[in-house]
Formats: sequence, C-alpha cells, structure tokens
Amino acid sequence: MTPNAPPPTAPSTGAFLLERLRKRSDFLRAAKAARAPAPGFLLQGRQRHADEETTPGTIRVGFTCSKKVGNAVARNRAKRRLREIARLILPLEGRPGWDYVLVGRPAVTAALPFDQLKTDLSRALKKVHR
RNA sequence: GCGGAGGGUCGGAUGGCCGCGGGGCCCGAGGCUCCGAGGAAAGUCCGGACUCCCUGAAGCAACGGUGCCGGGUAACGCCCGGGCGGAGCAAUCCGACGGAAAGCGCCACAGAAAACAAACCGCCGGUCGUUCGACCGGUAAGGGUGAAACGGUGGGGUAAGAGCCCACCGCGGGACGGGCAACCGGACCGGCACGGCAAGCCCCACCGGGAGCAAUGCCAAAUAGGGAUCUCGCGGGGCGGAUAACCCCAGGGCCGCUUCAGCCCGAGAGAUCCGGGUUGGCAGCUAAAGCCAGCGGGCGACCGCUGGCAUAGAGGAAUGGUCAUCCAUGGGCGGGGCAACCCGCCCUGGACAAAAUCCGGCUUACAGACCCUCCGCGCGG
RNA sequence: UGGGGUGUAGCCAAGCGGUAAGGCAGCGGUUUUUGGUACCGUGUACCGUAGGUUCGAAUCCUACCACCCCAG
Repeated sequence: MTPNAPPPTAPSTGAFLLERLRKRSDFLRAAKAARAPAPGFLLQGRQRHADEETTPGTIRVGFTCSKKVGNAVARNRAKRRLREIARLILPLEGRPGWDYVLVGRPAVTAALPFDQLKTDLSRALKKVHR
C-alpha cells in the first residue's frame, strides 16, 4: 500500500531562501521587466542589480491581485494558491538573485487544477529566464 | 391538514500529507505544544470609548442634525411601551407623525376666478326697445375647467337665491372628566370664519468644538531655513538716589461677536534646550459599556446581585493547498411496491462574505436546515 | 480611515418642480458622373436602481449600485 507515495515535492532543505517583496518600488521595477503570460496568472521576473541593498543569493517573490480579480474572498484565495505554487516550484527552478511577481487573473486563478498551475509556472519560468 | 404572521438558532463534519501567523517551552540549527475570521468581519450611514489640537465661562449669531409622547442606554438618527393615522377577517404589519390664524414664496396647462374674495355662461328684478338685445341692480343654486373652486344632504324660505332659518353629518371653540404625557371622552356654544405645499425658505423645541490609530508616544540612524526657557534689558506719569518695589494711565495680541475673567507681547543681545520632514523598529493592540448560567425587579427595552470563563491580533497583511470518507443538495441507472416511498450503485458539488484601534446600533447580501409562539379556514373529538 | 464628485440617446452633453435643448454619429433626400463637402428632413431617452414627498419628480428626500478623484 505504500510503494508509491513519493516524498513531497516541497524542499525541506530550503536550498535558496525565499523572501517576500514588500515595497511598491520593487513591484514597479518587476513590472517593467520580462513577463510571461500563463492561463492562470501572469509572471514577471528580473535579475536584481548589484547595487541594490539586498542579501544576494536569495529569491524574492511578490503577489498581486487587484480589484479586477474579485472581492476580498476571491483575491485572498487567488493569492493563497499563487503562494502555494511559488513555495513548491521556485526553490527548485527559480534563480537566486532574481525577483518574481505573480499576478492573479479573474476567475481562472482560483478555478484551474492545481497541477496545471504548477506546470504552467515551470514553463513560464523558462520563458522569463531567456 | 392547508394557508398565513412574528421571533430565534445553526450555517458543513472527521482524518492523512505538506504549509502559514501568534504565544509558551527546550542551549541552538531546529523541534515540541496551544490558539487562530463573521452574523453580517461588508457598506462606512449614525452614536461612543481612546489620543492629539484649540485661553476659560456665560449669552448671541452662524452652520449641521434630530422631530407624536413616555421610558431604556455611556450615547444615538437605535431599542421598548403607548397614542394617532392607514392596510388586513385575524395574528400582525406600515408611517420623516411638531408648526400653514409669525412671515415670505410657489400652485404650470385649463378655467371667469387658484387664495381673497370676486362673477364668464347663467338665474331674477328694473329701465329702454318691434324681435335679437343693451344698460343698471340683486344673486351664487345650476353649467363648464382643474389635483384642488370657499361646507354636504334634505326641508323651509325667496323675485331669484344664499347657514337666511331648521334637522342630521362635517368643521371650529370648549366648561369639565381621564391620562406623567402624546392623546381620549365631552355638556354646551358658534353659524362656517381656517385650500394645499414646510422631503421650498422658515418658526419652535432639543442636541452638537475640530481632527482622527496612517491618531498619538518612544527609540535608533543620517541632513538644512525654525521654536521654547532663562539672564540682562524694555512706553508715559506719580513716589524715589535708583534701569528696584508699589500705584495710575495708555497700545497691541489670544474663541466668529459681546461681556466678564485670565494670559501674553511690547529695543534687542547672550546662553541652554527642543522640534520638523525621511527610513526602520517598539508601543498604542486587544479584558471589550465583555460572554455564559442562576436568582430577583420590570408589560417590555433593560437593570441589580451571585458564580464561572479568558476567547485571533496581522502589518504587501496569517487562519491555507491537496486527497479520502461521511452529511446536506441535484441528477441518472437498477431492484421492491398499486402508490406515497424504501434499498443499492455512479456522477455532481457546498449561501453570502473574510478581521485591520475597539465597542453599541442601522443598512444591505445570504444555498439550505432546525426550533418556538400566534392567527384564519376545514375535518375529528 | 476620512473627504469630494459623476451617472440624461451609440458618443459628448444642456436642463435643477410643469411633460427632456444642442452637437457628433446614424438613416432618408437634394446638389455631384461617383465619392466627399454643403443644404434639408428624420428616428432614438424605464434621465444609474428602488422606494417616498407632491396634483405633477431628470430636478426635492431616503436607501442602494457602479465609476472616478483627493488627503494622511
């Protein structure tokens, strides 16, 4: 009964520390950089400059769900799902020294199957890294 | 049983794996353990608590709000009870419900006339006149217009009419009685005088300083123009040796105005101290006019006493992701049964809406389930 | 958290108690060989939604909805 049941995909080791974006200016800088649309969300990403006062080698990530996504319940749910895929995928496939921003979309971010969101994030990351 | 009225409660459950915020413990990387959204957390429409700002008190003015009466409350525009008006057979529900004889304003079109009495067609009398009619006077019953036309119906009366007179109804006043009051009843009197709109201005009564937890306080870091305190000094006159003390007279400023009280300034110089905006951290920050139970008072809102409980505190903002089973819901298939329905399997899939300083209300949204009380009709006893 | 504003035809809009201007666009016509221009004519409004006040509401009042802006 237990032969499959692989270990969970979450990296318990924490190869790279995830940090949260908190300043508006960081979000604005990320918005001007490369972007990769996905069915359930929009990914923005960029490599930080050396002169920015951040701990190098960390991956930073932010989440945005505007009023277009819906009311507070819908926005919170979309942000939680985005946060969850970021927690599962970014430590494995993200690049240290980069900032990422995930933007929620109305209806679909909360409705798509969870596995599809994860594979979409992997694909979008490859696109942004080019 | 059918139909209806009012009120209340709940608003998925359990578990596995991986996570999030906060508290506590372990020496630490890290681990263990406990707690972690709502009845509306919402809209931000009212009322407060709490902070900071503003010389104080009284009166006036302005502005804003409330608006039948009484009570409850920290307070309210909320709640309870009562009155009045309206809807309903009823339970019950609804009502911005003070004042139009303080004043101003408005009432389109139609109509003779729209608020103060008047008179277009009429009706009646008189004069003139061949008829049609003209003029003078009386009248407001009839006609027509309008949302609204100056009491209604009947009778008497009259030249024709009219509260001119009478009866009933309406209206106004009202001794007296009931009620804390709103208000209710009302002998009797008046003969009709008083159109509507105050969610038009307004009048009356009552209430109200301003800003808001991004308030405000503290700490640390890095940088330029300002303020506070103290000392010296400071208008005119009197007294005096005196820039001292005391007294008198002035000037300016401090709440929108006035009065009273009070305070400050009034030549500058020196010394000391502080602030402002930026970034980060800490506090404010969760014990709340709190919740539950019992007893007592009150028609009730609610109040009092006793006992018990400790119940989210984030800060680009935690309370989740995913899977399984069950429950509610909807659908399909099969079986049993006359039927209502029952059993099994499969699929579907969970109302509204998420704390942001806290509390009392209001308003709005809400799949479904359950409970209590009452009313009408039918049937049975 | 607090404050302010807007909503009228497909678009821009006036009107603030008495039955909804104007312009652009649209449609039809005249002029032109045709198109454009010019001229003439014409349709289109539950006045954001729902109640209320009033004889009468786009206008006044109340609640709600949507959008926009401002301050710390």
